[in-house]
Amino acid sequence: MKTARLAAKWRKLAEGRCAEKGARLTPARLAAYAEMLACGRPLSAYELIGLLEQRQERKIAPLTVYRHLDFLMQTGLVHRLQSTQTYLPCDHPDHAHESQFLLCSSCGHVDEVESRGLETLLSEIAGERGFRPDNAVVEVRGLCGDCAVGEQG
Amino acid sequence: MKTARLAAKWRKLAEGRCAEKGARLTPARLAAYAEMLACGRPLSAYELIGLLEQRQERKIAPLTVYRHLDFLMQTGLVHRLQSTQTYLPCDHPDHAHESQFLLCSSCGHVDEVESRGLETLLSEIAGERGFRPDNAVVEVRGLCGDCAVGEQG
DNA sequence: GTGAGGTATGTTATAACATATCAATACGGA
DNA sequence: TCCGTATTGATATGTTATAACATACCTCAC
Repeated sequence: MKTARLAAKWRKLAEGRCAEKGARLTPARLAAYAEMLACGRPLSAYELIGLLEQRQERKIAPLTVYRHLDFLMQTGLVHRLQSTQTYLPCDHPDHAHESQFLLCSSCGHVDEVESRGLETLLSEIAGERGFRPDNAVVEVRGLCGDCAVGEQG
Repeated sequence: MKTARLAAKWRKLAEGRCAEKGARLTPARLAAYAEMLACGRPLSAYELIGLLEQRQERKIAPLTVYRHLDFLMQTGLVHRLQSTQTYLPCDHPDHAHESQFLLCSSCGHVDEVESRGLETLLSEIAGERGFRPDNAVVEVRGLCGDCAVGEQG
């Protein structure tokens, strides 16, 4: 299978994460992951299908890619952005974690953040209302540093 | 037009919000809003279409309802839950605000929260990274107080 | 090495969510 | 009343995600 180049470091990390869980990082899964890393921005599932079809010169069914994405999310290698229905590789695949995201409206860049303080505050807010939190979606839209420069305000 | 009953209080609030912005709360928009309030849980756009069609005994095109939803969101009467692609009436339509949401995985209940502290912390986190936030999606999934009772843990 | 059982993939179809385009109609101010 | 704009309607299509079922492949016990 023709696959995007994937730096050895990332491959090792990915294999490590899968091994931990007894999950198999098959060529097809690896190909999807490599394509996402190579792309460098969040991709919709169908954009990913397009890229993979181009790379491999064959048709790929949506369900196939959705299964790969599910797998990669379960192993913690990929995140889903709920507010844009797109997927992007985790920035810190060396450990399990909850993430928060800063999405630039202008250039599309996404910054992945891990703030324990925020998670704590969310737990407190939930706790006050008798709510037992499981996981939190936190996605902030705005302008990244580069794009904010030169803007008014 | 046959419309779900809408308590006078809510209607007044809705009319007030629209008047502020010079926006017209037409019968069709009011009908959509009333249906959402009557329902008492988040609705998908197509569920809302179904309810309105049943109530009014005629076909309604998706686009029509999406336009109503857009209008109601712009006037601050309705929120969209990004993680479930559903819509629900604002709990505090008397003033403009950002909201955070606690979504119960078990019963589907949604609690709308306004935490200035959380917004401040998010701003700080963004600011540290040179990011200028515009708006934030915060949706916490877990168990509400009622559903947590009797669960293990 | 071979067969059973589980995991992964392929194929086709369809469900669910959302928008484009253009025509018709309603509303409010001059 | 007439005009311009906002709103609604009708039809088609685009985008995102899953269902249902068949096949391939891998592993391990025998």
